[in-house]
Amino acid sequence: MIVKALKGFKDILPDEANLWQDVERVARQIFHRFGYREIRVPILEKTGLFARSIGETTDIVEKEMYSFTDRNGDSLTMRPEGTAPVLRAFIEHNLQAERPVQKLYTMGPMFRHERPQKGRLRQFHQMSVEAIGADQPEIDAEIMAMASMVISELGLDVSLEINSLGCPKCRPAFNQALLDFLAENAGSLCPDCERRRYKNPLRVLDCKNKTCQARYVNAPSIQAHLCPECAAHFQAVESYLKALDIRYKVNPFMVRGLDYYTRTTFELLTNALGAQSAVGAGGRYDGLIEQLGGPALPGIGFAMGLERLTLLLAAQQRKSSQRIDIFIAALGGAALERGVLLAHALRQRGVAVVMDYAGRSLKSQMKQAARHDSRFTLIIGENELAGGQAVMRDMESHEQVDVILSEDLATWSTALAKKILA
RNA sequence: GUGGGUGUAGCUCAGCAGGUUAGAGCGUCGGGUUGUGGCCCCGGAGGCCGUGAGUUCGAACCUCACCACUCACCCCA
Repeated sequence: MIVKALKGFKDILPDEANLWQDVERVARQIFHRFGYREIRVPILEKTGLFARSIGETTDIVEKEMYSFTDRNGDSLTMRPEGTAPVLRAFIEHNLQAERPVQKLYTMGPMFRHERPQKGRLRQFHQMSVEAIGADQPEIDAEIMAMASMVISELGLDVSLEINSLGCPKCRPAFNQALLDFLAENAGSLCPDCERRRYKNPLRVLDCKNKTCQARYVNAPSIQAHLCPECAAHFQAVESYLKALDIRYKVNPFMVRGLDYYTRTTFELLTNALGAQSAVGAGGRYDGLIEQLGGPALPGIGFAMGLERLTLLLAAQQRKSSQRIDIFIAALGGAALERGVLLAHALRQRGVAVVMDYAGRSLKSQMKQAARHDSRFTLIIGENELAGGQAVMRDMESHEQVDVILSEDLATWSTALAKKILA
């Protein structure tokens, strides 16, 4: 083996890919129910897009981006998250002119140069959802309802935590209060918090260190500093969540890693993923579109991690396989040739057909049929073929019936396809 | 970027205090059934024992370095 996959980059093998398809299918259906439409955007963007949206001093921008200089000198970056490219596309194509509220989703790979661990990779995949143009609390509740619907229809159980980060009107006062509090407690904080104090004060509230946690019990609460508008908004979101019977917990210590969030933020959490707890997260970003040079429109969105979702499904032994309809087991040259024609005609009519061309024993072919989880096996033997017949075996009931191999291939295959696909 | 753990067959792992031809289960291929899968029985293929150096009469096993994977910190989906 000369070349192996890069660190943090993983192959998704067929068995696992089936599980991914299940997740994607369920998600797409639900997004559709809420009126979200797919948008597909590039993986590569100008570096400035992410620097401006995510925040210059975030870990992502400072040290985790896959950035490089293009041949013409532009600094390009493989997207570390999905919101910025979607908003860029929204602005670039004036999508606000098309309808008052744009509900979009996209899915695909994201890239962050981190040290890999359970549920964390350098190339990972997200389903990312954005609702642009609405600032009503109803849309906040709706988007959380949608996220939890995906989770519950996947048969998973995670908890929803919410918070409000305020707006440019009320956050500065809270920030100041927090800074003052941290200054008073300087010296008794853990080294990490000491560092966060300057870089991202909000983050200290999320510290896992026990002594810090004990100390922060008395820290100023963002909830207490919300301006009347933000407080009202948050209250409305809460009451809708209750009305929709969506269980949640307010976590005043919850902060998000990206700078652009305002007001409502939320996380879908589990404790079944090792150190990783979030399977999905998001929030409101009311100033972001304008900040990126677009119209002054509010927005809210969230992302779910495909690896984390499939990890949770796999943890509960969830399996998914792709079964075929018919395996054609041919015995002998003439049967093989006939089988090729039958298989093609059936496939043209929507039937999933597999056969083996190597002239293996019937036993071996039966095993292959079982491995493909085939519903039927059509056994074409030399004796039957001479009499214009074959044997159709139902792999579950073990019932076998003779079938006539009509010379009229089209009529024959149409009839059989109709029966199989019924 | 910082720590811990682990590297033996395609997969999961044994390998007793260093001793000759390195094992099991699963999978795979073939046979038992001139033409019938998931159970059973028999057999075959498949290993630079992560890489390199060292200690030793002798190393999968001990030492060191490197590499890879993995878990955790940090951060996040």
